[in-house]
Amino acid sequence: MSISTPRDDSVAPAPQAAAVRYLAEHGYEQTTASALADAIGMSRSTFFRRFGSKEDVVFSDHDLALSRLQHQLATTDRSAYDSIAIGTLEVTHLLTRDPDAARVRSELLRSTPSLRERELVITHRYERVFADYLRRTAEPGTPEWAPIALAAAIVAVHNASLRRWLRQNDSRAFGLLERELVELMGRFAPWFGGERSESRVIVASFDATASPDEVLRAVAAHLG
Amino acid sequence: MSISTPRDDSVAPAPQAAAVRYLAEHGYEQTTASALADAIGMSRSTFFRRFGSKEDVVFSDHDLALSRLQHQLATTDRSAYDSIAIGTLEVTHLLTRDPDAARVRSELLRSTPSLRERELVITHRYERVFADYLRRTAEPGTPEWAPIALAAAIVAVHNASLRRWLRQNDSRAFGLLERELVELMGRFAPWFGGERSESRVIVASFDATASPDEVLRAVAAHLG
DNA sequence: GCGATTCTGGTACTGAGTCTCAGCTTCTGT
DNA sequence: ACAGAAGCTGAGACTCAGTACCAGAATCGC
Repeated sequence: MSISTPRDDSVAPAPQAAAVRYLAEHGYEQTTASALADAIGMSRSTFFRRFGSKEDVVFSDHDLALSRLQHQLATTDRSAYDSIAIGTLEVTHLLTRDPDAARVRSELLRSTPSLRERELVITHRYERVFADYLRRTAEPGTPEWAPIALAAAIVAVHNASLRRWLRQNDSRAFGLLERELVELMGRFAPWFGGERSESRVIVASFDATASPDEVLRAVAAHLG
Repeated sequence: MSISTPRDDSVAPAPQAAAVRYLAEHGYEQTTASALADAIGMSRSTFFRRFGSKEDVVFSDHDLALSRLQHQLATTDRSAYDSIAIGTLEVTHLLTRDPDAARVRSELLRSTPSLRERELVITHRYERVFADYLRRTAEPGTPEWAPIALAAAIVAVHNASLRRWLRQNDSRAFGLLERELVELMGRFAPWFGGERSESRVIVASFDATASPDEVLRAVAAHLG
């Protein structure tokens, strides 16, 4: 420790990111809280005060993402379709803003079962936020289970997309995610807006001499 | 301790159930592992050997339910609709076999946030089992995200149903659950079997003098 | 410059979970 | 019936996460 800390030339790295990196390199279970605190330049006491626990330091990003999402859904006046898509993509963006850090964290999760379990708990908060939003904005007559089911499905698809992105760093993954979400929500139309082509109506007129076969063929052609 | 344990007149209660009961009465956080082990008549060492942890003792039922479900889905030759419905209902049945115990455990969960978080982890195993099954049995051409989304939705609906049953001990809840599941899966038809009435076809024949209004009314009547 | 507040580091403590050892029961072969 | 093997149990020591408390340093407001 230098006296009076003259000036850090290197910008102090976010201690959270440094912690994740250290854990990924040395192994989560193998690293004691003291060692981790030392590694990122603070005392054990301060570490727990700041991050709460060894697990939480890995997921502190989600706090921000979640509150952004919550705020965005509370104040938007767009359709449920757009709000969900935009909110989801913004969260994804935030979590992959630094691709390098995202990859390190993913590696850490991959090698640590207990952290993957913790991740489930975290992502479930998103599920609740979505379910609340969907319940609020659902059409009258929407059954009680629909927002719950759709919210769970949205989060699951989102997670699958994130994992896909981590496997193959393909920026098209986000466009794909958006299409998947739209198609998913379409399955639950018309409860949350969106047109569901539940009943297509074909009105065909034939003269009275048309044979049943002719009618059938004409209708079949329309159905593709 | 009596010498040579002459004979238990009362059938020894399942230590797991006794543990849950004790925890519910005395508070989860307030109960140390030693006290709990004492309460159910074993040493601290044996307690950890048998149950693994204080948390797991609460959820040990799920191990059985999960393996039953897995086996059932692996060997069934029914439609996905029926298999999912039957499997889900069997799990529900197993978990509510002893309504009294189910209620005690629910009360324990209600008053213990950390256990609710643990529950999320447990139920996620069901999600994986369902997703695997759905992926295996999906029609060719089903998008990758569909089994994931549907599995998440199924588990979410199932959980909501279980909570509903706990709130108001209404045995009709199970019939309701079954209808909800069928309707949910119908939303994902035709990927996992089941007919989706995506296009209803109405063929109406009118004589050539019919006015457009007459045609419209007749068709509208059919659409209800 | 100076109290008040906040932040930090150090130490002691509780309690979960692991490990090892010694004794006891149960099973097995003879 | 007996000896030995294998498994189960209880006891104690140990590691480590997380909490509580206290004393000193830094920072803020004036």
